[in-house]
Amino acid sequence: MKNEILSHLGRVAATFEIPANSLKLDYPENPEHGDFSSNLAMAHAKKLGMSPKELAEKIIAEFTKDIPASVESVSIAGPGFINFKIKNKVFAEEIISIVKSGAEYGWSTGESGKKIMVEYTDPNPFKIFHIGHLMANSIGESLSRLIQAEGVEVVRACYQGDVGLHVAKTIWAMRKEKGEERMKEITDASVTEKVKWLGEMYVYGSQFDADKELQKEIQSINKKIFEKSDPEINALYEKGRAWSLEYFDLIYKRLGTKFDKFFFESEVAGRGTKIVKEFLGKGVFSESEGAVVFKGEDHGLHTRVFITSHGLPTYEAKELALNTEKFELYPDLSQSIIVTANEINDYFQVLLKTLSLINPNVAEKTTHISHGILRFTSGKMSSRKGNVISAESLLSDIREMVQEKIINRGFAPEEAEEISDIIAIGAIKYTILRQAIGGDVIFDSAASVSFEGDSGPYLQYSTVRANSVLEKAAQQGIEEIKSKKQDEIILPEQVSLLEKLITRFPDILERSRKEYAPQHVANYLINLAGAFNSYYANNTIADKNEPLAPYRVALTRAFVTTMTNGLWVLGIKVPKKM
RNA sequence: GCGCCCGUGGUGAAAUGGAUAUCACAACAGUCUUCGGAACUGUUUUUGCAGGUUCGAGUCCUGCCGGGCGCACCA
Repeated sequence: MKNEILSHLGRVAATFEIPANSLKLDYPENPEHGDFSSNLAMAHAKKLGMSPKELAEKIIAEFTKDIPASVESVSIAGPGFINFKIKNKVFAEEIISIVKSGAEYGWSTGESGKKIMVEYTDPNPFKIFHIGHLMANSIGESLSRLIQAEGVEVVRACYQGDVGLHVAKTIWAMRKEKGEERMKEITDASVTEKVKWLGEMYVYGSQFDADKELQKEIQSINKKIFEKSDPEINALYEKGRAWSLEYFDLIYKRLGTKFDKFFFESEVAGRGTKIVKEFLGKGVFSESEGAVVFKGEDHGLHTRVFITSHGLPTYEAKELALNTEKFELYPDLSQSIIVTANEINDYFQVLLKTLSLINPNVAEKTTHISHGILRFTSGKMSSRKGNVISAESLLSDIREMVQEKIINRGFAPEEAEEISDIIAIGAIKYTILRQAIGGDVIFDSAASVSFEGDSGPYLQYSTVRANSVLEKAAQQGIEEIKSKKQDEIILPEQVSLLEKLITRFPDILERSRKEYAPQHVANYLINLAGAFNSYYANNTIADKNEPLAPYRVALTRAFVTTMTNGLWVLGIKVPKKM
């Protein structure tokens, strides 16, 4: 219906010499203003030498000469808005067709054939998988799904720092914390324990930055790791790396991410060094105090080191190779998106600048999206201020709270486990995705436990309840509308906000995708759930004596489909019961 | 010091240059022996300051105030 109005309005606009491609329809916030509104009269009045109202009246006169079938009325309001009201019947029919089209509702094929890579999460072996990684994962996964919803093939990539100073520090500490005995113990422990120990070793090895002698030692270990020249170090390295990767796999599975491609720093380090050296000769880089640097000041940026005075490549150099390789491995990528924390924004600008000088094609297709950090206001997480909080500890804290909440619901222990995991992850992901990417997220554990209103569990609950209503309807033998012919279905005279919101879903997805903004979906789902709960409170759905029951059941079905698909975009599952 | 980002009810957030700034929490007042109350219906309280651009500014521009991040061998 939106497109129908838009194209008709386009023809009308053309008679006033207004280009049709500048037109758009908005959803008015106040429902009294109709179902769609256009600001074109206000935007073009001046050029045409008319007042906005005058132009609006002329447009409406022209528009109503041959009014589209779905439009009930067109009116002028406020400073010159043109408001369109759609016939109730059109919304009701749309609901029926959503139910008939089934589970794909909202998905588009508009961009099919394209391929886009999204790199996100990027944890480092030997270091803790912390809540920052959790945040990057939630955001990257949601962006990936938004892109998939437009028919694009997504290559999910994860880039893991398996070499570099942090590894050297950890290995130095592993040898100090001597070893053999401890290694033996830890080898028999669970992978979670192993990784925890690695994390502790990293922290231990990181506290001596001021000690020049020790730093030399660590640098030499760093060099040996790169060269693979010391068997003892190699053995420790291989073990630690394998433990970390095994652990990360567990977390990805739990969070619902399946990566298609893992990149490792160790694989791109050599190539990165080569690239920098090559372009040092070509004047992109210069030498300074024994290091190879890029003088960013010439481009309004700052100077960064690409190869250290020890001859080792920094993150910057490795990234040059990484981004080049992405397009070699997947030559048909139309875009490469990288999700990272915003603390490296300035750094990334330097990187993209150098990339544009080295490989403009790749640079042009590379998009950097950054997010803020998770902060805690209250509850027990705040007492750990100053320490890095692991994703696992946050997850298990929230899960515990959920479990307390559902303890009296009579679930079998295994069932309770599964349900509380789904809810806990839903609560966390929703908190991250409900606001614009880029800003810090204030995680209020108390609020997330209350599970009211603006929360993931509220969305899950609304869906579960609607599902349960559908079950009840089936028991009563209320016929599912799918099999019915169009003219056998009794439609309501009036439709509610629920119908109107459901039909907006594809539009919301499109906007979210365009703006890389999952929060539009999150916000929309909250409104949608509210509309359903309100409808539910005012209408009996599963009542076999009610002539409208088949329609109401269909509406509930459409709600569940929209909700489930919307939550999927956020990476949130819907439990069967909760 | 320089650069980038951000200041929206008591709290946490939303808003494509559009209409009376939206939502949730909190507070207060109600509904209801329900199709699963983790619900529904109300009330109260907001765009840091000063200019500017625009028919129209939370949104764009300038200055100020306040906060975060980054500025050479970590990632």
